[in-house]
Amino acid sequence: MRLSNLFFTTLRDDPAEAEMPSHRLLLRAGYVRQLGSGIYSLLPLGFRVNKRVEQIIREEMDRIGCQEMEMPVVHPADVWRASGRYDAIGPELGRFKDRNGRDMVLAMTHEEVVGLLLADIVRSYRQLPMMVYHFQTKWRDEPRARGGLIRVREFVMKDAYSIDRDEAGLDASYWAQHGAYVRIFERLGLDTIAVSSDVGMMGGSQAHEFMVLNPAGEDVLVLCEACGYAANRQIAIVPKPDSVPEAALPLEEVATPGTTTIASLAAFLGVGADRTAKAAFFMTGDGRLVTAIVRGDYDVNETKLVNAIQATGGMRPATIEEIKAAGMEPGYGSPIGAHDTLVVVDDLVARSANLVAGANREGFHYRNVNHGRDFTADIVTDLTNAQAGDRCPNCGEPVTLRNGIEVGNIFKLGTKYSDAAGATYLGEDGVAHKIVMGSYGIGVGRNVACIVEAHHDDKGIVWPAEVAPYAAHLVSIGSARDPKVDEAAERIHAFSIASGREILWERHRDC
RNA sequence: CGGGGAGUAGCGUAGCCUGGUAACGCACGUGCUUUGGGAGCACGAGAUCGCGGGUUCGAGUCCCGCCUCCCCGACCA
Repeated sequence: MRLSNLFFTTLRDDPAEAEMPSHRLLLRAGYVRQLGSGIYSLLPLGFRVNKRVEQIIREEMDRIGCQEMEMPVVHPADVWRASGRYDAIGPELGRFKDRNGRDMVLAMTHEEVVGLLLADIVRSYRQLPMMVYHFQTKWRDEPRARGGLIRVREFVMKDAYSIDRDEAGLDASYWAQHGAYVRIFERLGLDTIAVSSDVGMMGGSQAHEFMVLNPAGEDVLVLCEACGYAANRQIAIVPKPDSVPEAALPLEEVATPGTTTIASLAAFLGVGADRTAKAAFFMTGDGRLVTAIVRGDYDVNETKLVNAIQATGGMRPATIEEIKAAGMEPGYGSPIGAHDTLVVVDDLVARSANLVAGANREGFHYRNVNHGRDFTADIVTDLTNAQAGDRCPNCGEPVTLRNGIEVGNIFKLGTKYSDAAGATYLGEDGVAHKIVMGSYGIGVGRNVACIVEAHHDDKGIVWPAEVAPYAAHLVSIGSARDPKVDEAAERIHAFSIASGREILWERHRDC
């Protein structure tokens, strides 16, 4: 390719909207251009890198016997209704009507379609196991796009699906994908950590996320250097301190003006935050007000909360009006005297005596609040976020917290989608069995961005050779004085094309 | 959706407070010169100042409404 013909331009200055190195550099070097929030065009350079990343993924998928195919971007809504996700997923699912008024969906992923294909194609245990994958554009109307290519609304994803007879087969497929992922990220030049993760909207029994450590990462990872324990904080369960046994003291109301935060409350009363109970309020998509109680020195882990209450349609912070309607006072709130709310209490609070909690009256708290006596929980469970220095659940050493970007994930789905599609196979025993599925995703563009994050210096991007858009940058100078320069450059250029690994030729004609 | 910030030429910005029909750097075009390390000089093209409305003789500047984008949070495979 001649540089003079390349469809791109470079920018001398950093675009004002770009903050992360990958965003800045991909814009400045002419790899991508933004069309809207979270929507990008890949210019030829960016597209070439994308294709090389795809090719690496393709080779490793093919290596484990995963078969490439392609599924549609637009699905009839009924397909998603059948699995329950049409209603379970909030506004991030793109919905529209076709010309005949039929509800349609812009696919976020393809479990439903695979399920339907299985119902059509799989008859006998003799066909299993199988794995399929495709590269396809996904639309996810994220609440907020950010970080250039890191979190976008439209993106190409490699999603693979394993199709097995049973759990044992799924386990084998799962670890085959795991191995492929390790090879893929190694070839991409990405240092990844596989962490145990929440199954989220996918449903299922086990999942890992492949994470790249990055300060701008949206996930918090709980890591143990001593034993290698690694989990997403969303699901990490770490031991909490033992509560000191003490006799319950009489409930006592105390004036605490202007103490709407735990820090100010603890300072005002001269007690540690660990002697307080914190209330957080949420409204579920199915209209339930949830009051979550954790000790004051911990934060509510919303993933654990959502899972504990089995919220459908998501969960959002409750409004002040909603909290008051249940008889509670924001800033001074507690379940004491509350009504019409689901109370979920962290296990540490449940076994801690004589805490300070809100009196549901502005400017007042209670001392000596005790679970079971002063309020009751609908659910008691682990509700807190792991904190730096907490003990590793595996070996007891202190854990560290790091931010990470999810570059890939693997899920054991189970039978949810095959059930929804009515997909079964006949076993050796001659009776119908459920098909067991797994799903495995890698965001191509996000990986490109992460490669830049990991491979750049103060002068620009330094691509790992395997993903570089061109094998080399040839600069020919002096052709005005000696035509042999052009001849030699032409020859090298032509050879690069013939060899299948093209170079970028920059011809300085004026010297 | 909550908090913060920003929309002026392709990119980065100034001008806005103290209304008088747009400026600077880079990039771009032409010419000349130069050239063993991302050239210099000269000339030049390029902007309905995010959109709509209002105030005013006059609005990039003041007022109202809206849209878009970025950052933090919420949220998120």
